[in-house]
Amino acid sequence: MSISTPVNARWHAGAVATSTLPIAAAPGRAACCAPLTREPLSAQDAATLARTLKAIADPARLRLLSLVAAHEGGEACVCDLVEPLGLSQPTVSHHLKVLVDAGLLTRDKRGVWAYYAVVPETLNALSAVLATPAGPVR
Amino acid sequence: MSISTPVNARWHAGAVATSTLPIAAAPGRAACCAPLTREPLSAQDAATLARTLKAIADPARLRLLSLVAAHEGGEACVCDLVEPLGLSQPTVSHHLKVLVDAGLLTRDKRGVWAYYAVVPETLNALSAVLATPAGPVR
DNA sequence: TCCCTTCATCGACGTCCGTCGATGACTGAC
DNA sequence: GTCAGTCATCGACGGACGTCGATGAAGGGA
Repeated sequence: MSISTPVNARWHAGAVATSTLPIAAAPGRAACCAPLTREPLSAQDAATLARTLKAIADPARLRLLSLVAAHEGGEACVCDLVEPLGLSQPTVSHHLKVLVDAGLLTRDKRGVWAYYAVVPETLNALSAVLATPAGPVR
Repeated sequence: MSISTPVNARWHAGAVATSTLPIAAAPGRAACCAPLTREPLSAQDAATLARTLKAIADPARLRLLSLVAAHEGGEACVCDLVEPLGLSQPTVSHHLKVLVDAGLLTRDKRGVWAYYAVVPETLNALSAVLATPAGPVR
């Protein structure tokens, strides 16, 4: 282990997501709705939002997101993440899959390695839903 | 049931939280840390953040938050929430307790009724943590 | 061609979580 | 004092979730 080749072995190219696009489980938007403190959420919107929030409501996945984002080039492969997380490789792969399915990460397979990168749009959409528009009711 | 007196029986006063203050489980800050896409999260910060996020990562609790926020005066009692949610009263009470413990709601007991109101600071703190600061890596 | 490395999937296990009905504490009106 | 109403707590049940070791698919170098 600890062969951190991919960290240095990164080649020229820009990280263009090949296969998995930000689909966010429900085909379409990721965060779904209005500021949440503005008007009552429909049952369906609440379910959609909750599914995305559940994806980041986990210590391991939060650390994965921040590790990937802070990694050089804004992307990282599984082998870069297993050690700092302190979890087994299958578990890390599992969490990464959850994040990709939620549209929070993209997966780019290059050769033997799978590179993951954050999708800022999804995070920003979540952020926008949670923000309270100035004074909600006074 | 469906005696919606408290909706109309609301008296003058401003909603001053009496007992439960925004403590957010861990005494101190609610959201805990830097923008999350800025630098790797420590294991402890991740656990703290995840605990707060788990509180809102549930359809019922998301709807509770939006129902309370959108309710007249920015506050609502349990009896106002049971029917629109379609869950039993004990379940609603349970969810409200989770939200209060996470610092997302305040509880104000007035007479027989318990009034809940959102804590915008906690939501905004969460929003700030999730937001990606312009270009994360370039 | 063979072997090593990376990574995803599978099956299993234990724990946490959402939900309910029943019950009890508490308040206010008659 | 009694009764009606609001709400929190309790105990129980079923399903979802995080974690692991084992296994297999796929790429690249010698």
